[in-house]
Amino acid sequence: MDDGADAVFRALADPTRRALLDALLERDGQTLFELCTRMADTGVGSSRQAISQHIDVLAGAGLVHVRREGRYRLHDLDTTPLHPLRERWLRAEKRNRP
Amino acid sequence: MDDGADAVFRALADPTRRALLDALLERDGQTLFELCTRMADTGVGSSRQAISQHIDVLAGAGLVHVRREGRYRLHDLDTTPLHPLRERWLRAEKRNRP
DNA sequence: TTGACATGCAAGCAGGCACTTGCATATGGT
DNA sequence: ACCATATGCAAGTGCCTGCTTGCATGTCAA
Repeated sequence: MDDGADAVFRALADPTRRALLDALLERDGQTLFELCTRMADTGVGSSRQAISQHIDVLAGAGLVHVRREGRYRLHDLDTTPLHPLRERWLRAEKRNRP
Repeated sequence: MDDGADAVFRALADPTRRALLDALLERDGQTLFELCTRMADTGVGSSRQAISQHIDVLAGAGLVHVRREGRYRLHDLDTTPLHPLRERWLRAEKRNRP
């Protein structure tokens, strides 16, 4: 009943991780340092390792995909794990309507 | 930027709390014992106090409203805190379209 | 090659969170 | 009044999680 959804919900539970999703929503292919500086700018400051670990959690939930390019690690947002959750907890009256 | 949304996301992070929302989605006005037995039936077994504390978290996030009736405590589901979150993290290309 | 840049890995620490334990309160039926 | 039911409250415990620390690896430019 709670397959990968648990990882997604736990990933969304942290404000730093949500800020990372916000940052990646604006532009894909950002590098780790890029995300670190952006976090520091928006007030959600954390160390590089902390952010790296947060990204690991997001990647484990399938929300972020990581690809390597040279010495850089680029990150892409993937919101497909969120789609099945958008329609959860909608009242039955409102659900089955054309 | 992260007002009450933080409480909502943290509330959704726990599988027992999500199961409680599922239970309340089927029928409003369930009592605490009713929810406890239902949790035990669906395999998400926890003690009464544990479930009570989970409901406190859900109520703190505004997802559940509590009303008293006699010696019973009745619970109602409120999904309105979820509505602003449903449209979050949608790509900009898909967002502003009539 | 050398050095600077960008990232990886792993152990340790502290706070939070889920859960329990034990007892107190209140409502309703008889 | 009595008792069972239904819930409230608070302190204690163990684990999980976010963060740090320190060092290792890999990549590019000169």
